[in-house]
Amino acid sequence: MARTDDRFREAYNRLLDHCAEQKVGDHLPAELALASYLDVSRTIVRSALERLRAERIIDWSGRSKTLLRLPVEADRLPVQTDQLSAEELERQFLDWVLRFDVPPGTALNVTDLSRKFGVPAHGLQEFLASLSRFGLVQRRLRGGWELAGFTRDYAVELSDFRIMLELNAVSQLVALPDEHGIWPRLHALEAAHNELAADIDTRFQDFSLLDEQFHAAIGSVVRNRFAAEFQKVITLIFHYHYQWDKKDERDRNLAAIGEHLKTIEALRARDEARALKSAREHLDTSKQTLLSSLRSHSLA
Amino acid sequence: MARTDDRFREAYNRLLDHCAEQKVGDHLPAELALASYLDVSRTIVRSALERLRAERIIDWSGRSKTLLRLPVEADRLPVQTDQLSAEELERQFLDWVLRFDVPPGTALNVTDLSRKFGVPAHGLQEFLASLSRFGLVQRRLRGGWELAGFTRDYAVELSDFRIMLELNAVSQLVALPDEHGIWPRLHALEAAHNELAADIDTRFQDFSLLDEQFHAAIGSVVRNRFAAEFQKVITLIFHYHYQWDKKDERDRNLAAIGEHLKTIEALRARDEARALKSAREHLDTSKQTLLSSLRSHSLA
DNA sequence: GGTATTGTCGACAATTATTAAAAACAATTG
DNA sequence: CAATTGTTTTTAATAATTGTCGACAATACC
Repeated sequence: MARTDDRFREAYNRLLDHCAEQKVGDHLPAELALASYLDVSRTIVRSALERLRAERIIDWSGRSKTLLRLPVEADRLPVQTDQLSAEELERQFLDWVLRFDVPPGTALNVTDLSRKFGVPAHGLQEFLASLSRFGLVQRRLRGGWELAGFTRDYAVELSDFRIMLELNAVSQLVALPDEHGIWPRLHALEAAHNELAADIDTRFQDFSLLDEQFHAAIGSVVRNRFAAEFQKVITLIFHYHYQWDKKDERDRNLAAIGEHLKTIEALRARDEARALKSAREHLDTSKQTLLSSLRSHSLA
Repeated sequence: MARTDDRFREAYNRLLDHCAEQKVGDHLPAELALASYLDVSRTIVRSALERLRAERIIDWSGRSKTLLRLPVEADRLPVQTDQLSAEELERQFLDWVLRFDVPPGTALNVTDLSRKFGVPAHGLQEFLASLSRFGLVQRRLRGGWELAGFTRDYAVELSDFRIMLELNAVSQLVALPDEHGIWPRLHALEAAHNELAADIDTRFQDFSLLDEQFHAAIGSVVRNRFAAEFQKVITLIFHYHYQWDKKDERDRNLAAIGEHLKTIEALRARDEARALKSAREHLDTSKQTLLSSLRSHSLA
């Protein structure tokens, strides 16, 4: 079979459901009406009717479609639709790359990966092509793909880009009006940071999540599809590396909390210069953490 | 045939060339040696040898490969390799979209486009997938692609992103040492701008190219793959729209030259604040031009 | 016997072919 | 003549095929 007939199967089953609500001898609506009801093309409706006739559930000739018997459970067609969405695939792929420390230059096997992630090879190809815009993967000279990141250069450039994006967000944030939803959100974040700081010895590992929320909040004020697209990838990468580098984790996180709080304070005071300075310091620290995390994984 | 055998054909021809330099009765090197010489796998070498034998150019049995006759021109296999590169495809695609004013929401026909651009449908699919990261195209609900940009929103966000990228570049530029190659480049640009300004009445249409060079020069100081990737697309889009909007073209260009010159002057004076201010003014103008160009094409 | 070379096979990716689905158009019925 | 059905064309998703590569086993030569 060339392409899956899931669409047909689902429509057929729903058509059975419709039949089940009728009485024997009743007539079914016109093809076009059924098509619109099932949200499907007439071609599928006709295939389904054909099948209903073959199963002797209806009598069909010309415009008359008469119900001969009520459908039973056994009439239903099996249908499996546990397909991964594009978003889910992206998360899983990065998860795989980062968690298993796939080294730069590794050849990516489309057939193998499509099995691993349970998506058609086609979809994976497409996904890799889209990732190539981020320089994460690239085509090999004679066909196939290879993992390009995360080299040291990549990490540096990614961090720099992140810094630029986020400082831009900070600048926009301080100019927002009092009614904007960001202010209560920052207030809540401030409280959460203070709570975590008080419990730092036992809960220092919760910081990773808080860090994500903090940066997401700042990024959220920028309504820009390009920035948003990048932020998704950046967030994932930093998130993983943060969790890796276990050295001095408690102290690092405590220091980062302090930097966050300073930034939040400056933001709430609408002090752009101070907010930028504070944010830049934090982002620079973050960049260094990413780099040292790479060194310790000897990927650099 | 499933995939092209261009690789075989080219190798075969080069093998003929090699044979032409030998004498009848000479022996050819081992398969592996030939493979390395032709930069090709042994499989191809063996296919080529097979063909040489079929053409009675060599006698081949086991390890002995004896030249029976010198090859002639007619022995060569025809090979066509006028394939579009990925870069070329990108340029052509954007060219098509922008030049023919393809409206947002248009369904993109992969079969049709692959014919139009002379690339295998596969390659086009991949290209569209990569463009989807820029939000220029998106998948349709039930398969296929559609053109998403250039709506007004898209243009606004693209412009904003461009402004961010370029102001960042300006900040980095003023911090560069005297020995950096950017300074003579700026000097040359300044001269070119002055020349054009003097001749504005006759040469005002040359400004589009100069504008491109100006922004490319500023962008070139940022060594960042992400920024570079975006700049490519941004440059193309702005370039086209600039050429479209014919209203007040001379005056607009003259004004832009003035803005460029002010920016160059500030840059060369290492005055970051002034350079940023001047650059921002110019970029804002540019944004407005793009928007009004959209309006006049009634795509907004 | 050891090394260079060749024969064979499996894996993968690029391309073609096939199929499901949609949409357009023509024919027909009430 | 308007609603409905029959037919054909077009398109995208998937399967199948083929070219290419690399690895390993077998063989020939020293």
